[in-house]
Amino acid sequence: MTHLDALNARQLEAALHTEGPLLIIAGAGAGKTKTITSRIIHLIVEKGVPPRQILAVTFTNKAADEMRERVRSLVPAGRSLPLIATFHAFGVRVLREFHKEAGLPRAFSIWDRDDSARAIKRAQDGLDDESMTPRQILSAISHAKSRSLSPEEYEESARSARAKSITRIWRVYESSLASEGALDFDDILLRTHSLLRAQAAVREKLQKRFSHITIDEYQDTNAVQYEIISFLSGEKKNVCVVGDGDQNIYSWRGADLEYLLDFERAYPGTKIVTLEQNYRSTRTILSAANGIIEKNVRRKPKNLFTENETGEAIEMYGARNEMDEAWFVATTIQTLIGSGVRANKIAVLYRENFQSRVLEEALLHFGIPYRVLGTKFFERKEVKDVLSYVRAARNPLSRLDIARAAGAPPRGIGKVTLEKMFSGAALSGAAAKKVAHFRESLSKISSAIDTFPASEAVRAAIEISGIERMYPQGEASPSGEAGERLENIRELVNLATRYDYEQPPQGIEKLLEEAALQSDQDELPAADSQEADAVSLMTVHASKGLEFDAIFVTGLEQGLFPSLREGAPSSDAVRDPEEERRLFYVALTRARKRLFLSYADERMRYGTREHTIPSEFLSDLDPRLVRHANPGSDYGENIIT
DNA sequence: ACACTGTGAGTTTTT
DNA sequence: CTCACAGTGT
Repeated sequence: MTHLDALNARQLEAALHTEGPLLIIAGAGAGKTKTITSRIIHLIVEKGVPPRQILAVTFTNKAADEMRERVRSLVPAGRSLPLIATFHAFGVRVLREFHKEAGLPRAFSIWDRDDSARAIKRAQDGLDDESMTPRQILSAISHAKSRSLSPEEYEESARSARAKSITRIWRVYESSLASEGALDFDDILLRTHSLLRAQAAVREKLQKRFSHITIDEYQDTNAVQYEIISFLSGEKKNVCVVGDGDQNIYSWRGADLEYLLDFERAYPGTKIVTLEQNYRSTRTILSAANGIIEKNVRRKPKNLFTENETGEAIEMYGARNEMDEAWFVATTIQTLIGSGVRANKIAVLYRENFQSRVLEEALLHFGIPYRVLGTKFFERKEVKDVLSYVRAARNPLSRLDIARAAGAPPRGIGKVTLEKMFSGAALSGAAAKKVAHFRESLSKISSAIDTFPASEAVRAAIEISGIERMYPQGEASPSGEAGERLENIRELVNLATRYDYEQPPQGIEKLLEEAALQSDQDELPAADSQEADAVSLMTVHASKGLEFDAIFVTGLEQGLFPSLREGAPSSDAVRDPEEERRLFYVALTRARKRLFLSYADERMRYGTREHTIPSEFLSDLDPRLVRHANPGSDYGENIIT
């Protein structure tokens, strides 16, 4: 029973409840992941549940990776492993397996936000409406889809002129998806949902396959996901959900807290376990966090406590500008490292990605190793270019990929020729020749995919496409932008080797799936020992579920954090005014021992200096917990103008 | 067909 | 400031 030894009474109670619905309300740092992994191990080891019958669903890849790692280390050698995946990855697997029943092509493509935005723009082209950006339209559509609305239902429910034109574009967008054999992120869930609803045979098969289901971060569940779970759980209702209402920070993505609050109603006989002891943070940090979240009205009161020591005061630094702030962060980190704190136990958090830039400059200046999470490897142009060849070869319906591939590198196939190509119109002699050559390239790549291991196939795509010609190397060694792009292309081959063990087409399938669904790069590049011990920079959203000894929360200014985005009349999503506060709460509760908060009086934005006002959150902190870093002494010297 | 060049526009947060 | 894009010139 070693896997249960380390649990407290409540955690144990949760881990031992193995049959019937279970709701675990787990405060920040209360050992949520530990509890559910122990429970999974318990199911396997003590209850004799075959690992393959266990499904654990998470919302982010990071969470899935972490849970998989923990489970792997505890499952007795030789046993298979449970299926641990994000909702989207799970959906893709189901849809690939049952593509026929789902009415999808074997090798359907997945469009990321960028692909979708392009398609929206194309859809918008013929229509008059220029008042909305593709992004705005896309987010309206996405929000509607996450509520499981059809275009008709959406138009009916919104009834505005704006909704009307969105619907019109939406219909065109849907027909592009269909004709290109593609799904967007929302479709992955929607199609899984409708497959389960419409096909009893598939539904029953999956219910049988997965006897026990666990959902992590349940507070982030949206309508479609909720229904997928209830289809999967069937009669047995062996569903274990874990969540914390105070950490719901994805309502803009359609996540609805109601599903957490209503779980016991939806699943009668639910056992509820509340985990309130925090093992992560010092008393000081936890008091501050509790004080912040208590200001929210719409929440279930929770009494999160800790037996940890009081620890150090929270340090606050009011900077003159964003460079001064970055300097403060860098010098403080240097001091921390000097006093023995490992760099990889330190994280710098911010509300918006653009803030990382100055921070990077300062860290670089001090020679502090760092890594930025959220640099999306698979969204880089050169990587997408290579993959567009692979995807076009796999899915010949994909105009988007074909168009992209045709232009990288330029080969004399432009807009007009592409149109003719797609419509089957006659081509002039010269154009016909170019097109024939291009088609031949794709079919060579296609057969490489079918015969060689994944990395060989990718290498073939790179060679046949001649994509490297776009980034000519100077006399000097790989440096500058072209060199970096070539390195990324090489890195892609490297990544593909991880799937070389698969039978030929499947390795590529998996690579494409990863490319479509894996957004952060966090685990991708082989972390050599140097890189491994680095300070992490990331958005607060990206930090959810992680913990560090020392946390810096930067840019605490009105309009930035909390973000200003007043219930924009043009937006469909109803904004929850308490969400920013929850986000701040998430930021604070990442810290184990030290917490540093900072703001700048002036910040560069849109290329101009702007005066700012300290965040309202700061005045909500109990002053007894805070110590102000003296602007006159250590850091005041470092102001750059 | 495409490279170049000014213009204008825009930044949440993630699968 | 930076980036995508429309429009111009080759």
